[in-house]
Amino acid sequence: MKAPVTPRKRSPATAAAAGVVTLEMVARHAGVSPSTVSRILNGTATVSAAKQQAVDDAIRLLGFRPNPVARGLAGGRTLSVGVVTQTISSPFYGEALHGIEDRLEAAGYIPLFVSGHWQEPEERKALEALLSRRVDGLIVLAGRLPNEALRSYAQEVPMVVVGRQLQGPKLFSFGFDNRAGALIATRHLLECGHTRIAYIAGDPAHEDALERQAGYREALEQAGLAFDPALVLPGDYTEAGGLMAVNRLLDARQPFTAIFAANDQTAIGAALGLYRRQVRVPDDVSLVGFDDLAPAKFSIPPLTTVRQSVYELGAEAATAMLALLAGREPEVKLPQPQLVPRESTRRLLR
Amino acid sequence: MKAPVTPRKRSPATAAAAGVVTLEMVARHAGVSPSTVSRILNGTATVSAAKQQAVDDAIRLLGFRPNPVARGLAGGRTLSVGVVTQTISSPFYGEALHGIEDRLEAAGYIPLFVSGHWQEPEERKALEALLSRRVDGLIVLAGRLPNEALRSYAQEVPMVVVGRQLQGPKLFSFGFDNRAGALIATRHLLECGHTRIAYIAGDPAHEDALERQAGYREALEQAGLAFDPALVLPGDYTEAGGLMAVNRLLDARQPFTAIFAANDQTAIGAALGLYRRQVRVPDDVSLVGFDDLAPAKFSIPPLTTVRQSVYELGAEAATAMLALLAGREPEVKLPQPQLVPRESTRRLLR
DNA sequence: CTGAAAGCGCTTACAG
DNA sequence: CTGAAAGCGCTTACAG
Repeated sequence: MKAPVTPRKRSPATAAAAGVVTLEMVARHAGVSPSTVSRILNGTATVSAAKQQAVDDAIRLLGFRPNPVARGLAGGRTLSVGVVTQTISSPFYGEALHGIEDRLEAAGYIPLFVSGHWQEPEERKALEALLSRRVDGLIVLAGRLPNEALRSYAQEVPMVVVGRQLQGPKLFSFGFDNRAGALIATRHLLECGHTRIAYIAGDPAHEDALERQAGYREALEQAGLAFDPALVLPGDYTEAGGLMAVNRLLDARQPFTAIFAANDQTAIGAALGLYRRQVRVPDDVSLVGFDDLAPAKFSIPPLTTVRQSVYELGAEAATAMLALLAGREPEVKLPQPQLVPRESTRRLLR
Repeated sequence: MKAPVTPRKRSPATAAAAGVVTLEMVARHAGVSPSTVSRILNGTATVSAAKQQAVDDAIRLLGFRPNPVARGLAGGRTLSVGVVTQTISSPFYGEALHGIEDRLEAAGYIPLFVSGHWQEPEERKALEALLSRRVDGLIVLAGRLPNEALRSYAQEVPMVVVGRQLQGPKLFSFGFDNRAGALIATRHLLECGHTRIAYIAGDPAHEDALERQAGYREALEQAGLAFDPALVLPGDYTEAGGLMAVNRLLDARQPFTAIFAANDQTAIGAALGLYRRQVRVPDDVSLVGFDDLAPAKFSIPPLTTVRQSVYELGAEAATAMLALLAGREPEVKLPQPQLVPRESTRRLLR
């Protein structure tokens, strides 16, 4: 025979102790069962107007905020989505995260940002950490993890991948039309009369870097110009890379009148390199970037570039995630890349 | 008499169903009770070597990862700390967040970033959202919330505030020595022989903006120079603000040979303004910024500025939070601001 | 040193 | 339409 056990309240961490209002208190106050309150909260059932009212009042009166942690445990949802980014502090990712945050928050979800720093092991750790937090979904921005790895994670949780090509049941991917953007940039230079157009590449580990290069080449060939490997310099999407590439180009004594850089950061580094060697932009050489991030507008001279709304990219990724979560098919409509003519390019006079 | 109830397993969201390993499975596998596993996990009790071993093995074998959501509910901790930032996408905050993330992650905590966008209501919403997520602590980066509001939130949860002066039981605050930094910057200009030094201010809503201005003024006065309000232009910490300030300054026909801008972004905007008006940096005017964020190094010309390790700032904020969480007194040692001489300043020749 | 049991604040099949 | 009850995966007073 069991002795009757006196129930005990734990002192620490108890919601009531911390002055927090629980769903149970709301129920008592409204004279209904907790189940009913829960249903009203989740819109899970239609409830008589009277109870609806009573519960609404109680919620307002007590200032009840449902505890997402408990919801997560009980319902298997956490209303959080994990975001694997590469560096929070780069302007590119910063804007994307901003878009993700805005859109997710509007839907009551909270993003958990974790950086992978372009290291496969770190990305893996990040994903694991996020999964152990029981995120409802995962947004992956580029990165170095093999597609296979992503695909297998996608079996555990809905996933949207930005900047790669992946298909699957609860797996959605999309990205900018990098080829189109590069076409536009290169054509702009061609239309200005340039024919010796150098290209400073992005990090070849990124798909988008390859696509941009393909667009550059395509534009050249469409214009009947031979693709000249001597005019293609390696880069890594950083300013330092752009600077170094320009030095190399100048040292090689290859004639050129324009440079298309794989991203704005590269272009800005290139501009500094040119400045140091006394070559003037745009008088001596025209320069085009890619992305149109904040710094482009205030570089000297202001940089002609291709606008990609990175903010929109993030926002659309979040929207796609929300669709997946709701069991719908995501639809993404990203604005087409656009040329933003500023002062770093000009018509070739010679 | 109650009828015996057959227990039922819910199909969805059940850990076991999702192939997830639970603590209970570990316990069974190791032949001990769940309590013991929990204690081992938390280092809460000393356990016999044999059981310790058995549990360790089981954890490894099954690949057990404790569920933070359940831990949060049961133990009142979530191993997460909320971070209220202003804009994730600014270079300043981006670096700070990076520092926070690195340090927190190393301690097993995850940061939840929410932006306030410099709007008091949004900041309040952000804080509420974070609290309802039961974060273990709160890091607040600047913002517009009144000190009183912060202080009252600090009663619910440990808090560290960056860039303000606040004291309290579980409340710690610290920030850069902005006055010292501004002193250094201004002195550098003075040492170069400049006496007509303009100052483009930061957003006056920020304490640090005021401190920087005070440092500027102090340096002037220490040098026996009169503070001239005509040389102080309003700004807002953005490039656009810097550009506008320079235009105003030039239009006012106030003679000046140097500019100290309240932050790098302002300086970069100012540089563009000068470039547009054909005034050369540093030949005609010397220019100094503040912060030494990434763009400063590649601006044209590379910007002389004051180095503040924003990354360190974030990392130290996280460390302080960790101390608070462990019941220790935080100690913060931020590196002193340092002048980073580059190419935007030079000795006055005239 | 260790286990059984209650509890964290919700959600949701069951059973009216 | 609505309630009682079980369960989510842990932690932690209690009681040896």
